[in-house]
Amino acid sequence: MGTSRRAFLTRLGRSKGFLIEETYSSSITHIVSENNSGDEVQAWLDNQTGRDTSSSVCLLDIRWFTESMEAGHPVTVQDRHTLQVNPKPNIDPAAMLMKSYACQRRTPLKHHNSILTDALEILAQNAEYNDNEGRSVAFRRAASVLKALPHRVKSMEDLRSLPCLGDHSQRVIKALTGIFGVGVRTADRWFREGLRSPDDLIRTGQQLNRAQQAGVQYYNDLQKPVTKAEADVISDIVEKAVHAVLPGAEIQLMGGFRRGKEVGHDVDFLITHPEEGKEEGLMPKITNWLEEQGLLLYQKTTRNSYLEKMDGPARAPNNMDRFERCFSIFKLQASAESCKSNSTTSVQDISTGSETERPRDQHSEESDWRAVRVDLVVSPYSQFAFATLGWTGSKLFERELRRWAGQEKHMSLSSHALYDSKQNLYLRAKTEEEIFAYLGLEFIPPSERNA
DNA sequence: CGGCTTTACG
DNA sequence: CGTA
DNA sequence: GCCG
Repeated sequence: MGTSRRAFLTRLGRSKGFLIEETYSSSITHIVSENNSGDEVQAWLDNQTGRDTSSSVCLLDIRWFTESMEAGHPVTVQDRHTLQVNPKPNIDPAAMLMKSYACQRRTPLKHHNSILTDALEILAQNAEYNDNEGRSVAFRRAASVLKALPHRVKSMEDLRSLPCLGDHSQRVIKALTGIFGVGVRTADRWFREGLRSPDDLIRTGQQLNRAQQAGVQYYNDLQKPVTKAEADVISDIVEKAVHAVLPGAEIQLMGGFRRGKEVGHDVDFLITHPEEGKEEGLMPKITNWLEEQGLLLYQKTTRNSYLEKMDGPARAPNNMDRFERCFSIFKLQASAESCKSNSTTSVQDISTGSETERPRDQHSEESDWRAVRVDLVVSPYSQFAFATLGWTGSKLFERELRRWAGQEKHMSLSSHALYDSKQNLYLRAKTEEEIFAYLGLEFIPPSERNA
């Protein structure tokens, strides 16, 4: 800043008891600048110190100074006060101790920042894929630093002075997209809202919706594969629940497990009743039962009054309606069969709410349960075949089925119905085989749909 | 060079 | 927009 | 990135 401006601010500061020097020395703790980038100030500092700048000096914006003047004392340094410097910024006692080389520090297997390290390692893999070993190793170093932290990262301060954490833009995006309830758009938006580093992203953790909170809260568990054994345990539970509220109902295990997979990321169930209409309103009864048993950690039930279009694909003959779903997170007890490796910590988190909450659900090492994503779908009997076909997957198989239907057969397939655009009518089916037949396709059993 | 599955809910 |  |  200009000489006179500096002189004025220096006088002001000293009058309030601040110790202000004109030149740099080792006793300096804060450096304030106006209209300079962090890099510029860092470069200047490098010159003053002859390159060695592992010093713990705060590089601050004039805003910190003015706020301190107003307060009459040095205010706590916050994010908005600090100047961003690429490799090695400012304070943070804990992080200040972080050594640059992984071989200089201890790195446990289980740590407190899986959300961030997972994201970074995905980027590392990406870079590796693109034949960029240099970029890849940089990401891995950054992830490793976070693994070595004694606490979860929960604020700007936590990351600012860590080594190896430079350019985070894309990491922020990827870091968030792995969370249940957070898609690319939200991650991207958070990024554009001024997020330059993962710590910023955590600051935004403030406005998580219910799904996102659950996604963060159970992040570790939800990242773990679900085994077939666990799916079978859940099957028994769901069956018990359904039969308790509606005897005669039928339950099918869907998704990857129906295709023969040994692990999955969630468990899907399709529920119906041979007597059309009996299934109406079934979902709330099921979830109520489950909740009474304390088996649900999260749930969002949606009713689907499936209205076929009058024009587009023309309206159907009768009212084939009611299609209920529930996106849930089960609390699965680690019974003898399903507990293989000891369940690990599952509450991970970036500070979800404002600083108000803390442990919330101290689901730590000793936990005897894990969280599992479970989808329940109730289908009217008349749509059961379509729902079965639709919920068996794989995702690509479904897309290909529908692409075939549209392009080769001029039909529209969904998990509710098959519409023939030429004859202008909905085709009824009781079995998957019939649907394949309508489509002019050889029947392919679930175990062969792993496209 | 356009299209790339589907479609409603909250 | 995010869920399947 | 591939197909029509």
